[in-house]
Amino acid sequence: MEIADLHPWPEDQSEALEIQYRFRDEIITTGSLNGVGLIAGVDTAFDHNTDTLFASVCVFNFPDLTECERVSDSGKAIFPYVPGLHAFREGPVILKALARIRTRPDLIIFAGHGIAHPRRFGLACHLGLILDIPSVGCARKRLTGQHDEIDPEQGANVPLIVDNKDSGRVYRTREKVKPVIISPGHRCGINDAVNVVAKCLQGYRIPEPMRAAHRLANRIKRNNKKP
DNA sequence: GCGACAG
DNA sequence: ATCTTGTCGC
Repeated sequence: MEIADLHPWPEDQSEALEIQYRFRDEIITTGSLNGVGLIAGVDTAFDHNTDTLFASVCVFNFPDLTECERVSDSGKAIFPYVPGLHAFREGPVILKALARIRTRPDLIIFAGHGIAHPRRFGLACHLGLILDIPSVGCARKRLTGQHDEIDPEQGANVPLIVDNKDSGRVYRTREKVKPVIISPGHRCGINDAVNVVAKCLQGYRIPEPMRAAHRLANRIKRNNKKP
């Protein structure tokens, strides 16, 4: 898949912030997800012994959820872990992996946040904008924002408010299991984001494409360890 | 100063 | 994210 260079990747944190402020207004949180036939799940694994990041992409047919392609790539972790600047640590290696897939997905689910972010420009927004592909952020933990308590049953969800704005949903994917946080990345609204994730559930907490990518990334990491 | 803090 | 086995609860 062809990937354009929206901007060079900084090694400096203040430059990273500038980039987020510079592109945040280009995020479109509307769009129709009708006709989505290919969904990619993306996740990474990290080996702190070699300081290496492993990124995996698993492409699934939708809505039947059969896997049709999987790719991975790796790279040294350069940028430090800074909450709110995640795209700058994982973005480069994720794009390397995405460049390897044959077919352009109609939507991508990223392990991280979209607009549920201090500057409304989380990893899902950032990479969705670079790729110009509808994207959704599905995080396992809250980064910012407030929300009410959520009922224990599967499917229960409440709005996540960031700076007085409805920015996503805290969504219970499994009964009595810690909810995930879903927010739009790019070219997608809150309802569509939630609906897509809900339709990708297969009995586990994490939507299938992302779960497959998570397991693949960890497998690649394991296979790359020195005996 | 203190607590919070995606992966 | 990762370090890590068994264990308690559904």
